[in-house]
Amino acid sequence: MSTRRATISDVARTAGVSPSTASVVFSGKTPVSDETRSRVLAAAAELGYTGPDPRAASLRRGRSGIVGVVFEEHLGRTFQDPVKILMMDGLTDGVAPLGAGLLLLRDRDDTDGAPTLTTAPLDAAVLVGCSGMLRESLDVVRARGIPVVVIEGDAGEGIPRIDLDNRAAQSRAAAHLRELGHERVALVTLPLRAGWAPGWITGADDIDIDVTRDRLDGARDVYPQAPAYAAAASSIDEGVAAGRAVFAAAGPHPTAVLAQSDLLAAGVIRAAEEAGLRVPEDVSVTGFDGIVVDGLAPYELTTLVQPAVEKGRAAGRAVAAMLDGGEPASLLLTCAFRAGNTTARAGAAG
Amino acid sequence: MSTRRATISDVARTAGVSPSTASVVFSGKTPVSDETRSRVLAAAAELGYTGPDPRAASLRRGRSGIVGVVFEEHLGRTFQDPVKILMMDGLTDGVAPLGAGLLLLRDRDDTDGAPTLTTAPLDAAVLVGCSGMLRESLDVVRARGIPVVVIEGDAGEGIPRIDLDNRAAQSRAAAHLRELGHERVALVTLPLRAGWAPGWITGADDIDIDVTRDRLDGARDVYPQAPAYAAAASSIDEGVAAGRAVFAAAGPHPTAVLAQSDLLAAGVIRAAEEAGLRVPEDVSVTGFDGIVVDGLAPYELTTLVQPAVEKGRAAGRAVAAMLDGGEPASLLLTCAFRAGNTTARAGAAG
DNA sequence: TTGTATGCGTTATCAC
DNA sequence: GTGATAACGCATACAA
Repeated sequence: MSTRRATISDVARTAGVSPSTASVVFSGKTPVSDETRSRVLAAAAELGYTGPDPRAASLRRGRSGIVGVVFEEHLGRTFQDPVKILMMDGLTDGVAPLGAGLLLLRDRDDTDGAPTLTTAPLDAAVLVGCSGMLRESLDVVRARGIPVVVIEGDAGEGIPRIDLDNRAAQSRAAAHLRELGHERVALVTLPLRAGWAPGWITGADDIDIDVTRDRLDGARDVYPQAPAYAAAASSIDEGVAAGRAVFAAAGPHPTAVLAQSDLLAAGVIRAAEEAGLRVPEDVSVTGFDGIVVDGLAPYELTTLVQPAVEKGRAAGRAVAAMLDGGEPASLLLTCAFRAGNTTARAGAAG
Repeated sequence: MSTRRATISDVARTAGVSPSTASVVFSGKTPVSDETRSRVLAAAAELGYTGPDPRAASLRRGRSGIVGVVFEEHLGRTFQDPVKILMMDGLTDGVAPLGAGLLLLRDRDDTDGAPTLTTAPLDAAVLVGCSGMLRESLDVVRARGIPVVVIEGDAGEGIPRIDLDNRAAQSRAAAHLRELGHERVALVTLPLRAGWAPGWITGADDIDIDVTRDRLDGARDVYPQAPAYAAAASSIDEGVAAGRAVFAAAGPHPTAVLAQSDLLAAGVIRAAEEAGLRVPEDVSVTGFDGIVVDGLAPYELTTLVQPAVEKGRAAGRAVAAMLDGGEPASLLLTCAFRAGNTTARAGAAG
């Protein structure tokens, strides 16, 4: 009916108070007498006023309560990664103290009208990884004084990062295998770059993806000569494919396989069983991430547990700090080694 | 250094034009002479002005470009559901034409500062499922004139819904089994309610979750007497647990199991193998959803393929229509039966 | 405790 | 093609 939505001024007028008083009733920032409050509330009810318009409030306050999360990939792919999901969980918690929520943003601008880093009313932005395409928008955002944090990526000078000790962690798993006496070890890695077709890594391959490179380096710190097969993605199916390649390779089968993710490790275990090898008696397998792999029971992976949730929380805290005018502080999180039942002494087979 | 961020008025002044002209240069809504444009752009560059402030723009336009997506559960759980992920993908596409992005919102208000349906600057809201807790916020949102759409839930009168023909679809799968000659059939269902502990369903159980009830009804349309075991969640591990219960039950084992999700079906298949039964020779298994189950190869589930992405797209379209002043229109999407290699004629065992 | 005044930064509308 | 004007709806500093 009404030609126009009621505003706080309307409410104030109806209640016979000033707009600022009415405002205060809703924000609670200043004491108000009970009588005034109830008059205002009554007026609000009468007019169908449901509280301050968030758009106007955000202009006035200079805060929208929205933190953008930018992913490199398609959303569907992103959320197929259990680690990213955990990270999002942590991020949700991490920005809650700010009174903020997460706005999903895609890196690629292609979709016509889709909101971007530059057009959305963001208080801050969190980049997950950081591909090249982003750089220009990033400059705009920073120029505007919006805090930016990068999780596992490099967004350039002055942008705080949340990183993982991938190399050291993977190296620890490798050392564990060496202590168990393993010498013939194979590696199963994540993709070397976007669009990677699975296959053995040769010395000549460039590795575009940091995580892959760092974890590979960590394994090579202990086993410099270990052959490495790079999967097309982090999934059980790809792990099976990689495992088949590994166990089908010429010569005696490896006694241990270091996989760069738990999902890949799960696939490698399947492939081992398929090849008639028992885990861990005939072949030890390690993963990376420390997630719960659905359907893997009764195996419990020996793996590196990464603080996935904490990555998100840390990013949230970093953002909060910057919003408070604090200094950007990068953070290196560490993974914890966890022994499961998928590794055993070399030659342990009965 | 500057005490204050440059505004479009500053740019206009520096360029020697009016604010409205400068505005038009950035919005492109009105033709501007090349000379004026470049003067404005130069001024902007000089002042470090990076474009209109989205907060102010959204106040003026009355649109924020943000659509809230409200989940009943914790984010982590939500995104463990492959169907929801696909739906989110579709929703992202669906709202893109609006120039909108998705803001993740949780149903439960508990977290102190977290933004809510009522405090976030939303153009529209999409509810995924709809628990009771939501109702009050919902009234506020609707009172404000913000379009709301519900995906697979009932949010009350006048709120358009996007639904699935769960009962009919499940009934089709059951009919398929009947055609194959199966008589001893067991059902494995989704939880009956939040916090459900797995177990056999007795006649006395109330079923709070619509999907569970509808799919159960569909199965019972064909097999009224089939025993049903309700799992605690939709996962392979829970499917294994359910399958064990089913195959351990007294009497001859069922020759077919209808599971209410693909993940559960995958678990049931594992449990069958564990029990020494071959799929599909000794026991047929059907799923529901039509997702790709990682690690299930070489099995291809006989299942009902639900239009998960389309659910999201449809919701996006509905929102767009309402924003254009159109009428809310509910939609019933249908699932497609897909035969895989996990069902066979009863008694087909060699 | 309440009211007054002002501005947050933009853009729609209309006249020129 | 350009400019003047007027909101958009609110929250804060400050005065009363």
